[in-house]
Amino acid sequence: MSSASLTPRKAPRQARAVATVEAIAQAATQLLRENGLAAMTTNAVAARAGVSIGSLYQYFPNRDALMVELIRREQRGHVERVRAALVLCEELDLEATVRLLVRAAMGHHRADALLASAIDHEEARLPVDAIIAETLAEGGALLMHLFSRFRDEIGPLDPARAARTLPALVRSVVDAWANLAQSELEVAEEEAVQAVLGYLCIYRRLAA
Amino acid sequence: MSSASLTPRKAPRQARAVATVEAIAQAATQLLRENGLAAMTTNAVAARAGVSIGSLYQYFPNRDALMVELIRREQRGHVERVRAALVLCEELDLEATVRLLVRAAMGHHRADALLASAIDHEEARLPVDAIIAETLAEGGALLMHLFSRFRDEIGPLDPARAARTLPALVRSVVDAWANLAQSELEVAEEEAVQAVLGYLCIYRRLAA
Amino acid sequence: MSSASLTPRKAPRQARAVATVEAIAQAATQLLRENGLAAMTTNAVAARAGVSIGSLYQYFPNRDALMVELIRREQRGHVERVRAALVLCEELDLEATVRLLVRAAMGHHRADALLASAIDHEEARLPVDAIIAETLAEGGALLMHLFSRFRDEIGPLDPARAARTLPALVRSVVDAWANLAQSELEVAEEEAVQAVLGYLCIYRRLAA
Amino acid sequence: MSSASLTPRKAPRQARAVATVEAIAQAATQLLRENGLAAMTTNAVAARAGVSIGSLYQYFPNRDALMVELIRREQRGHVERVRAALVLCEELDLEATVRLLVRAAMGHHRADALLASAIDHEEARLPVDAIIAETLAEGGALLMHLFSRFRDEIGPLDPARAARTLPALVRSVVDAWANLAQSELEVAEEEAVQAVLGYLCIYRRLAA
DNA sequence: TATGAATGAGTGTTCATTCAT
DNA sequence: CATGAATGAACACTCATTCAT
Repeated sequence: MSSASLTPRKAPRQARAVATVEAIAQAATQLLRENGLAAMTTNAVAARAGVSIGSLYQYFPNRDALMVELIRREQRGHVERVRAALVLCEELDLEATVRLLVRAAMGHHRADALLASAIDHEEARLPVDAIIAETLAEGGALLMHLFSRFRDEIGPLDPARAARTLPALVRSVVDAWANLAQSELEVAEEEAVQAVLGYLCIYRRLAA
Repeated sequence: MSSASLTPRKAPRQARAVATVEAIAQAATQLLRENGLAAMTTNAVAARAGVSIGSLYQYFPNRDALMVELIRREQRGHVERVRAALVLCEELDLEATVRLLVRAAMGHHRADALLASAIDHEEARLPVDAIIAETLAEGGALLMHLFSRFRDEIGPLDPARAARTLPALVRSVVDAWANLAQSELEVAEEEAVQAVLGYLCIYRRLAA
Repeated sequence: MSSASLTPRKAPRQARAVATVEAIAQAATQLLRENGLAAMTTNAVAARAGVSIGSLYQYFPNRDALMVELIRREQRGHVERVRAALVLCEELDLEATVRLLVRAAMGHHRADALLASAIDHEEARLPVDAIIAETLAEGGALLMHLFSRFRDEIGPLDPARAARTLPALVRSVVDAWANLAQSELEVAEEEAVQAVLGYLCIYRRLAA
Repeated sequence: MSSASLTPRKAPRQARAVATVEAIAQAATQLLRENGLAAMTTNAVAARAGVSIGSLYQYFPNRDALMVELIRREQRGHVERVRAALVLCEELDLEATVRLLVRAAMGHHRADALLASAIDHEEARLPVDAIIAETLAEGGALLMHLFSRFRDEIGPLDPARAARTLPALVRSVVDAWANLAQSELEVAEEEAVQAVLGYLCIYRRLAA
């Protein structure tokens, strides 16, 4: 439909340029979080970032290209957060590990419902399959490593499938229980953990 | 923020007025499905519905009010679809029942990723808590009735929790596998069924 | 410019029709008083009057025709108010008479700044010269009668001129001191009386 | 009611920006003068000014803000015109001075009835008390200086009152006689001069 | 006659994008 | 390279007016 490129117009070479791109991405994320898609106008982003609108267009050929960059960063953030969590739980058992991963996801999504659903909608609209595929590949690798530790407890799983299903599962449960009072967050965590453990079929093996 | 009402401006009294409101809602849904939030402009909706823009504003005081009506219809649709499916599977066992419910959800969501995420984002932005609460209550009642049939096979569940968690769970898995080739739809169905059955702890009882 | 007639579409013959026209004029005046020109939409007038928009257009061919009717009523009201006041002050001396007339004008204009300026602006825009000429003629006759009572105290005046100048003079002073606290209304009255008496040259004769 | 700011959105920094703002204000005044409030649409203003509608909104956050700017200019214009006239009549006697001031006001108002009543109506609707107060203060100072020259001829006056009453008085008389044929303009001038001199009580002193 | 659903040109306003400086 | 003034298509929404019922 639109023939305009969605890739950044040029890679920032100088340090100052890197900082500019960083400021733009940060500003866009803030605006998205605070007031949703409608608030992320290119002029507002430039103003919040402290750069001129002209500069923004130096680095991003159009609004969608900026959006794609945000999606890229969000995806990378997901992977890194999981990678970090996995380091922390190398000694833990399966349930504790799952609980820790769920808690990490919750900490990120709670009160960010607007940002999350905004990015979701733009993911559905923009051609970002390649970016998501990359995330899935990296996530799959991480999960494969994790599953190998618990291969005796969980059912027979296809890591490629699980890498796609599990994050969605966690996110949806967290979202569904999102804007709750602090006192009920434990319920959300419990539900998510139960869903994940259930999906992992830990009881099926026991039953066999 | 905005003090404008989000309730319909007036109820259609004459028959042709009912048809007008219906056409508007249909047109809005179509546009959302085809090109996302940005395509659902009030003028485009009126044009697609074959009515004048003035007529749209006779019944909806603003764009958000129309959006709220779409959310209301979507929620009601979810409930009715589940209610219908439950009638069809009164004789089936648990796994078959779950599979049928999942299939119903898939039929609706496949290729509707844009519509779904659009409505999601607007739900996060608009004050529709009351509408969602009503859906949860009705859905909870339906599930409670369903669970009673399988009380010997599933783990101990809080129906109020399950009414919130289960639909989110199905939807997210379906969404995550949404824009796939026909050949892989079976995978999506398999994943969703496994997630639901896992959440329902059917294997835990076997293990006991 | 616009060739549409500004005269009422038809004289109301039945009693019910008279009541309808009356209700419409009342409603329009209320809306003008409350929120100015922008609030006097034909639909709002019909709703406030409790008649359908179709009925409004039965009696007034367009919005300007309604506006002209309001101007006509306002002008007639001015004349009648002066006529009534003159009856009350047949025994009073000049200054007391002027004060009474000023007070009548003030009672009418205070807190009606929006209505007054709205009608003013429409008078400037619409072809209502004939209506205003009629008012001036009637007002001139009244003043001539009044002046004859005080012919020994006031300077040589052309009643035709005075009929145009004096009302404007009173109104402007009242307007200029309009939205004042109750405590300062006396000041406004004093200023208006002084202006009128000054214009009437009562001191010139004394000086002669 | 409306919380939107009525102050200019940003001060023009570059020279061409100053020209843009000036062109917008000029165009708005022209349209008001020619066809009244209804003609002063933002799009018409931009077109007449020869700038894009976007440029108008760079400098004025909304239509009312532009209107406020026009009121500000009108008020400032009144003051400056009086100030200029006062310089010209430093040698003249009281009646000649008044006549000159009245003539200045007439030159401005004649054939501008639409502009004047439009601004009047908007002054009644918009929160411009501060602007008007400033005008009154400056005008009062000018009058005080003028009165001191004629303190022996005029009655005892409160300059603060006179600063409010006198301009209103002149304006209303001029307005009342506004759309007259050239031949009758002398009448209007005569009436206004008589009203002002009368208000100033010049004959009262003679009578004492 | 009275009704009110329907109309659509026209309003105020926004915002992605360009380009002269 | 950076700036920010300028652009104008497109948006949400209004309202005088018509006309089938």
